[in-house]
Amino acid sequence: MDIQENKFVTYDKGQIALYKGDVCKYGFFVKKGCLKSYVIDKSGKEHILQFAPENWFVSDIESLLTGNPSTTFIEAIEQTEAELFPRSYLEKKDLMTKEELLLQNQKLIKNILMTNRRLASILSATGEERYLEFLNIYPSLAQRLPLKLIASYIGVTPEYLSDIRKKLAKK
Amino acid sequence: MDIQENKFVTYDKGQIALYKGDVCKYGFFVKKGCLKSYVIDKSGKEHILQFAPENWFVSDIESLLTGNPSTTFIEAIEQTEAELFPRSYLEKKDLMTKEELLLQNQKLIKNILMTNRRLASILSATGEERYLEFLNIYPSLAQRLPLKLIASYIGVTPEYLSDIRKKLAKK
DNA sequence: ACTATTTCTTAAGATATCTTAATTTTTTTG
DNA sequence: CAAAAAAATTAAGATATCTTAAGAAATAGT
Repeated sequence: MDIQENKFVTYDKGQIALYKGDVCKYGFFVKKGCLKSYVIDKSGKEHILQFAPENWFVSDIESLLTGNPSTTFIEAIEQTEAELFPRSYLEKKDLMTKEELLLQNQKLIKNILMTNRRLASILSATGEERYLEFLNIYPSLAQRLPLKLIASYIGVTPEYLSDIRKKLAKK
Repeated sequence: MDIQENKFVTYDKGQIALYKGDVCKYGFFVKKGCLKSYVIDKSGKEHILQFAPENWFVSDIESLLTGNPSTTFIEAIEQTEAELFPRSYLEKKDLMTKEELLLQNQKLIKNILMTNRRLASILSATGEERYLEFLNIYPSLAQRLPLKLIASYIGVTPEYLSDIRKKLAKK
């Protein structure tokens, strides 16, 4: 039985679902298309924290749960359809069954695993190694996304990723 | 009411509580002292994922929950006393009350926030900026820990952090 | 199909950060 | 307290990665 009905929204490619500074009112569960969450640094460069293709969840969790202004942007990379989970949904845990809570628990743990793996990678691997890891872990995303976005995700400039590709091609 | 009794263990400075490759049988809740979790890269260099001073929890969560060999080491930075939470404790969620589950969820969310913040920082900030952030976020750890470990945590070499400090001192 | 826009590639020079190695300072230990 | 071990500093040269800029290729819009 559903706790409550959630809204569905469609975003055009390039449309921004959450602006930095706004309070994040929803978690976004992607049904179709792909969202990205990112920060913009002092010099105006974009750094992608997460891709959310089909069946992935993305949000500015801190903002969503605390009501603080969000520190990230969320934007549609492609035409995207998403289900919106409002804060009230996530807050009303008394309305959640234990099973739902456990499920949420599992998802949080998976999130932690992935982020930790990525942190370890970015601390200890070179750009080339991180690119190869990305190809391994997200083969379908690697084909679907433009180089520019992959570069931002693995933490190198597009020009440098282009170099990396050239080097790899020679091998 | 306690679900079960957990063991307490004392580690000497430098003693390893979890070896990479072993299955992680416990979560470590630090009562006194400080643990660190870290990975070792191909060239033998250590990269610190987390510090766990008093009242912090550290583990190789993936290994703990799945039984896979752990990818990280956990080691005592100082003489440390820790409470061991065995896998069985964390698995028996059916024995947990809803409140305990909620609390665990909150902790997981906090963990995600911190890791995400760190990821954003390492993707977008220079070594110097990350050092200043560290001083801001963990002023007491900054005094307590040797430069070497802080360098590893923020992702620079000790020599370079030494340079950074010198530059900052001049300002 | 054509033009405009975005993305990708290439290359050269610049910079942050690393490596190595030697020296000094601090901490630990017998 | 002295000796040994560990940590921190310094400096010079090396390297990964970035910046800028321009041209080529691909994609999207009319």
